[in-house]
Amino acid sequence: MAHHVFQLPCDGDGACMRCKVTPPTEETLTCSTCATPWHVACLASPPETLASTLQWHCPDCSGDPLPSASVAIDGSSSELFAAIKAIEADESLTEKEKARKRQELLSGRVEEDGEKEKEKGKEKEKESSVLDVLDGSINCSFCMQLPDRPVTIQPLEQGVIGFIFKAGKGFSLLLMDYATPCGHNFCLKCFQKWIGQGKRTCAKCRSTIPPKMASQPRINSTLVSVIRMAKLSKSNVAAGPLKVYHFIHNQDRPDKAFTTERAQKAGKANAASGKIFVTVPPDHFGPITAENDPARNQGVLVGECWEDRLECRQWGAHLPHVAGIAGQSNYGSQSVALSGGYEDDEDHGEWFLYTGSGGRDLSGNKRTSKEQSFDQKFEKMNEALRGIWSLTNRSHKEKRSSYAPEKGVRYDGVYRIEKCWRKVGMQGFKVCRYLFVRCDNEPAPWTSDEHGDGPRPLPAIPELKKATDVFERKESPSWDFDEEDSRWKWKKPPPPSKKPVNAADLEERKRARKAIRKAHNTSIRERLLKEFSCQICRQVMNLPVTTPCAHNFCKSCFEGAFAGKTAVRERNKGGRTLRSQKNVLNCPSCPTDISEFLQNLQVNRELMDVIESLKQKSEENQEPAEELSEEQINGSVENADLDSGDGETGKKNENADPEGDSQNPPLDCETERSSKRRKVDTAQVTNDENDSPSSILQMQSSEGDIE
DNA sequence: CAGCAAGGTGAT
DNA sequence: ATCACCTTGCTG
Repeated sequence: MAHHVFQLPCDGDGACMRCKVTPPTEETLTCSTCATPWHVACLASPPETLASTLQWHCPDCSGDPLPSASVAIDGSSSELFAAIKAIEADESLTEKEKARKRQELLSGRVEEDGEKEKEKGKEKEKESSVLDVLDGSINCSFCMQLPDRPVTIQPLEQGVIGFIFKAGKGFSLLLMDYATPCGHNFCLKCFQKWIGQGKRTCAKCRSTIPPKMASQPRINSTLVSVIRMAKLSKSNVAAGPLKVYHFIHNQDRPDKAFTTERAQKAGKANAASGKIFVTVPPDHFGPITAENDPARNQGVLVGECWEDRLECRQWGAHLPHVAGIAGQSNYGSQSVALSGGYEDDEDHGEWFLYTGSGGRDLSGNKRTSKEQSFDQKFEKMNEALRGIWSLTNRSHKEKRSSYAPEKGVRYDGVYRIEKCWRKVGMQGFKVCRYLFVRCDNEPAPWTSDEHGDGPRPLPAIPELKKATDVFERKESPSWDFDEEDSRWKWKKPPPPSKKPVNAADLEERKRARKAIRKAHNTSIRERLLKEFSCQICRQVMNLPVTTPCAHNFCKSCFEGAFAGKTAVRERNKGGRTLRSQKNVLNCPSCPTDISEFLQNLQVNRELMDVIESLKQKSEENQEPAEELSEEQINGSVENADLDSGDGETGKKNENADPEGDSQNPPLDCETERSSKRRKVDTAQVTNDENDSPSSILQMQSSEGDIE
């Protein structure tokens, strides 16, 4: 702890901020959380094993000292440096090859030598041109890497300036400072570090950082998606299709949504909630899969957004439309919502500290009280959360967090509760506390990673020292990482539902399940290009524009979608308000209001470059189309038919066996099939990757986990 | 069936 | 930004 103060990373120029020298690449380690480079020689406790360099977390991210488990001293850090020196000394290697080997070593991907690898190296050089397009132009100004959880110092929108000028002259001078278009990018961590040192100017160009950005940086989802796309295209392995999360607009809301008279007058707050579109029971644990989604046949995907809690409810991600915790005290909790309502909360994205409910006097139908007036106890929902089924879907609408969506509610994936305890909260009363750690097979909406979570060490929680009533999971978790498959899955069946899906739903499900058997014999190249398809015309984007909510369209399609609409509506005729209102123009794919973005439409240069470079590559390099074999196609269809008997597509039945009575085989069969499929399947079938538990698992009896 | 609950709205 | 005034669904 004491030496924490003296631990510093390398600065923007690559110089160690502690010893001031600029270490060669091989003497630096890059944090796998914040992507900041650190000078190994200046680390108080460098990783000791090759394996631990794979998932190395810097002192800032891991909480220093490192968890004891990873600090087994066996002298292999010297082994690591010996290996690096050997690479340096190898005269048969070019500088580029050396760099690659060093990187492989540090990232843990050590490959065999030989011709094969040389070939690979050549390929990689070609592919890297795609990422090179991005390199430099959007790198973090501190660590010089592609930014992790990118934040961008953005120029003020013109509309905003206008508004404030109107509001008062006093602001105009202030605005001149902030209005400098800077646009430089940083990793969230790097940026926070900079701010933490009291800096308020851009590290690169010295523009003033707007105070709002300094205190509350928001992740730039546009960049997140550009980087992830570039990585996917670079890896040249279809790591699954780019997900298109199609927002179901309100016109699709069933009549039931606005039933009462007042609801029609005054809006949703007073409406009955609409139809639930998914066929999961209210006490369903775990992700919602394609088979529970007859309407869209894709399940609830990580990153999916809804306008509000009522709509989120309709997709089954979080059923209570006000409460933050869904669950039953004697059973467990299915989901939580983050919204910044409790000031003790702490959000770190992949893990967060959650506060229980209660402790407030809400009598008299108050909804505004944030005052705590008594202690929270492990009862009701707090007890539910403490329950044995510490697996939780996280929907997210947090005001204070950098990880929150710009607007609306977002599904962020599966989290596991690792510990809970009580402590005295900021308001002086006891609160229940929960440590949630992400464990989803899909990358979080804020990372540009191609892959989901791996198992990670628990973060250090200083407040645990003062905690009381600490509870930890005693048995092995039901939802856990399978090393063989490299993915999360149910190791033990989830709890059975008490409320089964009714028969009508089953019928509906069958009707809705029209086979989506499409020919899968598109070339990698074509599939990659499909990653970059416009969400309106479904063709490869021409002049791509990326909305602030990270959806992509051709410029012309996008403009076409708003043809004839203006940003200002004259007056609300039938409504009660007489104010002239701003016309809300929603993104075609989600509820975000993009009217300001529309007024200053910019082509996404980075994305366009990536597309161009891909197109060029595919022309140059007439690679033969890699096709699915008949066997593979037939195999999956056959299995589907066997499983459900209704001509199901393969994907929905990876681990499903809804009508069957076999107990375990679905899980075991699933892995081979899906991993094979993942390599060859791509964009056309957009709703892949439903690796989650199926209904059969819920129907199985589950003893053992219940206390 | 009472009593919560991390909501939503237009008005100030 | 904050407020008052509502709503609904769910748990116990």
